[in-house]
Amino acid sequence: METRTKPRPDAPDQGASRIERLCIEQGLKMTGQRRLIARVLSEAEDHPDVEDVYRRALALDNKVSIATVYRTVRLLEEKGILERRDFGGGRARYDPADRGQHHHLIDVDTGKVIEFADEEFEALARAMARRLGFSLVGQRLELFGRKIDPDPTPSPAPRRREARDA
Amino acid sequence: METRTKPRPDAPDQGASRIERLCIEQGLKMTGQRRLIARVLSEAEDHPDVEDVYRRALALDNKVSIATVYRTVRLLEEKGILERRDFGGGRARYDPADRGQHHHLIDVDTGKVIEFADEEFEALARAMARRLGFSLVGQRLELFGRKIDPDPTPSPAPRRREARDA
DNA sequence: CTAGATGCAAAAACTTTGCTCTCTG
DNA sequence: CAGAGAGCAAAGTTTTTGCATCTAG
Repeated sequence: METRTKPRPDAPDQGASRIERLCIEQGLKMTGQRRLIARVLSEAEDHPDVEDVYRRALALDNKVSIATVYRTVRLLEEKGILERRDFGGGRARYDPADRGQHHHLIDVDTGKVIEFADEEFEALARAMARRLGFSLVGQRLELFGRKIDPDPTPSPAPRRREARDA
Repeated sequence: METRTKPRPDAPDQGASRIERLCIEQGLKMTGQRRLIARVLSEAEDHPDVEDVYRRALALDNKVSIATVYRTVRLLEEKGILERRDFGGGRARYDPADRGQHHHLIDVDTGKVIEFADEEFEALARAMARRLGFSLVGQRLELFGRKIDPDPTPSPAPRRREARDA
């Protein structure tokens, strides 16, 4: 198992962003707003919710409405460019699908999310599905853990509503 | 791996339901409404959302408000009696925790949810967490699959919002 | 040019809460 | 009997939508 190498951020705003290229491949009409949202998503190294995407987009260029962000992430999800996640907290989070198959370990004390991949798990998942009579078309694995602590510090009070991203 | 043996439904409405007993163990004040909700949850073999619980409770006894259902499932979740799940669809689903550790395979064509357990996976999950420097305190595994079909029938149109429980 | 995109504000969907009255322990 | 719980309706959040107006291809 190796922790994932994150895709290096795109070269500073020249040319199409990583996600924009995927949109074009899918034959999507590229408006200014879509390009903007694509760029925000390409540069994100966390798992932003719609609000996050909206705020970051506005920070780059004040020309997008929240409704468009909702419509766009939904479209990108349908095209397989984004994956919707739910780490609790009531909002959907989004994760670019081109980062490759990976899973999440959520630190229950801090809410931090760590991504990782594991070939042994991939194989096991396929095997489990097959044993139930299915072929695997997708999967979702989240581990919740507590740091094995070399330096025991009083842990902060637990949140009521699960993880908040790093 | 064995598909889980579901807990047999409680003997027809005599005495405390399975979930009610857990509530009592936790020292919860047992009102008529809580008993009713506990019974609905004890008898459920699927993963009802709040609406489902509410409707089923009303069907048994017309004496509960939706607000109480929300408050109760939240309470039971905090007490560790229920687990909140999200299979997509925008609503939280609930799963009695006393069924033991298990996972879900969602049939992407029908939305049916199959539960299963797998010891090999449990071990692997612990190992993955340890390798990242964490001790495992919880986990969530969902597989999405398509039936390996001995009789190819045109599949129904896919839903927009993921799984609907069986 | 025209199908599809956007903005805005209204509405829908889901969940929580304030307050008063009720009931369990 | 006191403190916790229930009901109801109002308010909060998050997400979707109708419609008039733009715009990429």
